[in-house]
Amino acid sequence: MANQAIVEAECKDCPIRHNAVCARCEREELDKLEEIKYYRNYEAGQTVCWAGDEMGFVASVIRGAATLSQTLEDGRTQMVGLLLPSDFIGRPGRVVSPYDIIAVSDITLCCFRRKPFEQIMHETPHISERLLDMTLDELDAAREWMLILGRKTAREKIASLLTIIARREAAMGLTAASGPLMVELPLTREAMADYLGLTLETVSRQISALKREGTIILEGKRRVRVPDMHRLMMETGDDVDGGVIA
Amino acid sequence: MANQAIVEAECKDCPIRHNAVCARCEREELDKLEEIKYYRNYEAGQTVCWAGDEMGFVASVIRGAATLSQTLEDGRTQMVGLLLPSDFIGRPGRVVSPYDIIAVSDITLCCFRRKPFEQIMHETPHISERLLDMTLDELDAAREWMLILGRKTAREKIASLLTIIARREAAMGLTAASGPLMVELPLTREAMADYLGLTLETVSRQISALKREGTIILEGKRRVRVPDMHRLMMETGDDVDGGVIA
DNA sequence: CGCCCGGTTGACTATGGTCAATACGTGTGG
DNA sequence: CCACACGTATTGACCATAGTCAACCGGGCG
Repeated sequence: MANQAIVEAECKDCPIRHNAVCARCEREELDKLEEIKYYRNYEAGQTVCWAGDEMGFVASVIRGAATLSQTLEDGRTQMVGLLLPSDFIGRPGRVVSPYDIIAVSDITLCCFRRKPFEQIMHETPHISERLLDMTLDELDAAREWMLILGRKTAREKIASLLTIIARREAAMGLTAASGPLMVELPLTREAMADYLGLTLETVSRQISALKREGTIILEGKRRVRVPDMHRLMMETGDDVDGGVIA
Repeated sequence: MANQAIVEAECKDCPIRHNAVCARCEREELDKLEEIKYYRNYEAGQTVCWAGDEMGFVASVIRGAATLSQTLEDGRTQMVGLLLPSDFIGRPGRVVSPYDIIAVSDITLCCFRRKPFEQIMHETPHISERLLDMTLDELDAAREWMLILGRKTAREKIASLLTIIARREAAMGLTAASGPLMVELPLTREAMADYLGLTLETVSRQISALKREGTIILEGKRRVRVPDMHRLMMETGDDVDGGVIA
C-alpha cells in the first residue's frame, strides 16, 4: 500500500524524482546520490529534530507532511515552514537546526549525510542550481505568508490557508482539475493556528463561520469540500482577478 | 562626500565588494561583471519598481535602504524585505517583480541587465553559490520575521526591530563595538508599522512607552540611544541567554 | 507666514485572546 | 458489548490588545 513506510527504493521510481533537489540530475549524477542515500520513517507526532540539535543529515520529504517551527521561551510557537513531498530539509553548511522539525503525519525522508552531500553538491551544478531555485520559491512563499501574518484578518487567514493547501494539492496532481474541490487538511486546528498566528479557538470559530455561510462544507474534521473556489478566494483579501498570478 | 549619488566606480573600490553577490569572485570573474554593470541612483521616496512591472535588471544595493512590500487591494501593506547595502534585488529567471520596491533613503544600485547576468551566473559557480548562501540567509531572516509577525506583542515587535537594526548596523561596522549603543533608524514610523504589521499609532505609542521607561533614549525622531542593550533584548520576548545565537 | 509632512497623544471600539464547559470519535479494558 | 478515557474540536462569556478616528504638535520649505 502506498501509504506505508518505505525502506528501500530506487531513484528512478521515486515519486518526487522530478520535483526534489535531484530533479535536474543526469543519470550518473543520480547514481552518486543513490549511493549515499538512505530512508528514514517517522510517525505522526514524532520530532525529527529539536531547535538547537545537531542534524547529521539533509533530506527530501518523500511522503507525508512535516512542520518547521520556532518557539518563544513562554511557549508561544509559530510555524515557519510546511514541508510536503519534494521539499528539502536542512541547510548545506549548517550543522545545527534553528527550528523544531515535527512530523504531522507519517512521513518518509530521503536522507543524505551532510558531508558527502555537500561534496557532491559542490561538484554538481545541477543540484546547487535546483536548490537555489527551490530556496527562491520558499522565500516567495515565506513573503506571501508574512503578508498573511501581518495584515490579514482571522477570516482571511483561514481562507488563505485553505487556498494555499488546495493549490499545493492541485500542483501535486492529487485532485480532480475542476468542479467542486476537495481539500484534505494535513493539519490539526492547533497546527493551523500555529501556521496563521491565531489561537485554535479562533481557527475553529472562523471555520465554523465559513461553514455556516456555505463557503465550505466539512466532511469530517479534516476534509473540506469547496463548492465554489472563486467564492473562497474572495474571502482571502487578495486581488482575485487583476494582478499577476505568479 | 560619501553620501552622494555614485555614477561611476571600480569594483575593487566597492564598499560591498566582499559582502554582495560578487563577494567570492576571482579577478577575471569580477572583470566580466564590471563590463556589464552600471549604476542607478534613486532619491528617498522614489519607486524603483511596482509589483507587476517588468524589471530588466537585477542589482546590488550599494548605498541606502530600500523596501520590498506587498499590498492588498484595499491598501493594507506589509513590508516583506528590508534591503540594505550588499543585499540583492531581483530574481534570476524572473521578469516581473511581485513586490513594490521603494527607496526609503537615497540609494545607489549596482545594476546588471538580466540576460547577461544570467549568462555569467551560469558560467560562474562563485556567483550562484554566493547567491544561494545569501538567499538562505534571507529565508532565515524571513522566518524570524514570521515569528515576530505571528506571535509577538506590539511592544516585543518594536524591541525586536530595534535589535535587528542594531545588529545589522553593527555587522556593517558602523558602530562602536560596545558601550551605550546608537541606532540610526532608516525608516519612518509608518514604514516601521508596515514592517511589523502594526499601525503607525501603535508604533508611536510603544516607542514612547520604551522611552518613558528609560529603555531607549530618543535623540531626534530617527536616532535612538540604547543605554543597555541587554535590557532592550529582554523586551523582545526571545530567549536572550540560553538557546543558540545562530 | 502658513502649509505640509511626520509624529504624538487621547477617546473609543472591534477583533481576537483567555478561560471554561461541552461535544465528538476512537481505542482500551472490564 | 458497553463504559470510560483521551485527544481533538466546538462553543460561549468575558476581556485585553491593538485599531480607528481625530485633534494637535513641531520643523522645514515655499
